Amino acid sequence: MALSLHNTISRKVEPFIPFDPTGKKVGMYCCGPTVYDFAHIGNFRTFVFADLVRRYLDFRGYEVTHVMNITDVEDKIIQRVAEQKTTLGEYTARYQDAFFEDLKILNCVDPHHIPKATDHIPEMIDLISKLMERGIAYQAPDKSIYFSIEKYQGCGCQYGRLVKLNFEEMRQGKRVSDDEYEKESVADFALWKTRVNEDGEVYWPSPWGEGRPGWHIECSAMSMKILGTSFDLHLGGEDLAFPHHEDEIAQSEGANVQEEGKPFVKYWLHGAHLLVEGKKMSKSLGNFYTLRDLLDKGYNGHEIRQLMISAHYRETFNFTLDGLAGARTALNRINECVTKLRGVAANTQTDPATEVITKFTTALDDNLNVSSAWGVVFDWVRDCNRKLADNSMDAETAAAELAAWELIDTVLGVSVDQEEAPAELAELMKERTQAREAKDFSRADAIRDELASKGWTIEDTAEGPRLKRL
RNA sequence: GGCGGGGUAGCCAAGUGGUAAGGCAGGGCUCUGCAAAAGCUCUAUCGCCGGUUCGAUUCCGGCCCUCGCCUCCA
Repeated sequence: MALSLHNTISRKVEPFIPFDPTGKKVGMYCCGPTVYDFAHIGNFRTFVFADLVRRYLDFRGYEVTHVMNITDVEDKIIQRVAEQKTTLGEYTARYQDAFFEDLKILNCVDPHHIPKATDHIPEMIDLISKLMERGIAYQAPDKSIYFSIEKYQGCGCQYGRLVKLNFEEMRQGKRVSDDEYEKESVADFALWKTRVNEDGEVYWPSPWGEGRPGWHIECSAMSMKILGTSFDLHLGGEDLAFPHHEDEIAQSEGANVQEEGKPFVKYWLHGAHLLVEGKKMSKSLGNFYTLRDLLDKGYNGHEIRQLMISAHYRETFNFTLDGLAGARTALNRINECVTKLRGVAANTQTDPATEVITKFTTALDDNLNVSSAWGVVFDWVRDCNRKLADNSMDAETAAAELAAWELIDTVLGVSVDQEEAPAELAELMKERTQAREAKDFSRADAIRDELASKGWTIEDTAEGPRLKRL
């Protein structure tokens, strides 16, 4: 068995075979955030999905180079910088910092490279120059540089591979007549936007005059700089397939920098969007959540992460607060089981149990069938609990199962170590034990209440009482 | 209109040509001073109509509903 992934470009699930002849090295690029505001949980679904891919590739033994960009120059940002009379760097830093804090809370592994658009203006100019040289890009009367779809197609390239488009229909659209673009053709997109008054101090020099990059060019320039002109995986939200990714392909392949016969990107993966309580997130519906909103409701990052990766990435996922409560319970169940396994395993060290790992791997190899993988995990939890309940779990087995879980959790990233209770609470617990031995149950219950008020509870187990976070 | 996802128990969600994983919620039981945890157990004619087949939720055709994209968008 080997890993298969759905490739948007072929619309099929294909065996994953990296460019690297040894099949080890994998280049992966994920379109990161545009830092014009706080990211919402819908954005994070995509980033958690990318993190799952990254972690699974690591788990499968690939040597992954994971790149996630930061788009820190773009229309909305420029507009807000002007409104708030701040600088670009100051404005974007705030949202960028918040974004990485949130990623950490969601237990996402850091990408190896996090390039920023504003740090790669020369690379973009270089790429645009190549397109100009080939005659695929042109300067419009307004001085902006546009990508010519027609010229691109004239070079034998195909435009519209990720999404089937009907240009005839599009031409008849209302939007066309309303637009004041100076482009030669509506489908053309901006590579370099010439400086206008509203841009304020946000501009860079270029061979075509002062201005700033168009929206798509940064991803082409940065991904190829770091991963090479052809790389294995490119991911993003489904809405990015068109026009963003389509245009990335056009720019990158239009520059003709790839080796003969090699595409810009081999596998395109797109994550579906999130609905909240069955509806598209919107502020007026009151179902618009940032990660902070959910943390304020008392949920933690692991719970939110679990819910986000409980369903397949290619399907629209309905995010609900009920679901989040369910994720908490489900996760607690796993953590309970793991804690018990730790207790039985004590310090025994051994290799991971193979059965659960094999099943888990089989599930995820099939285009990241994470629902099925969770099924494997919960079946495993029940099996372990059964053995723990009837005392047929010896230290060796427990250690093996534990090691297996730890390996699985390098992919899922949801496990939390049980919190150690403060000493004074442990004292209270001892007092309760004494009260119970003296059959002073009212005192015992009073201590239980006192602990509960501090957020802890006592569980009487076969090995004696233990303190647990409520 | 074009293109692409979906419709499986109260909710979320896998899956298969031979009557359907898992999670949450709910009911019953065991265990427990109480509780928790855990275990056992109960809860689905798989959107509708045809067709193919010994047999379809799974394949084919049609229909209905729903969501997304069609140059702001994860």
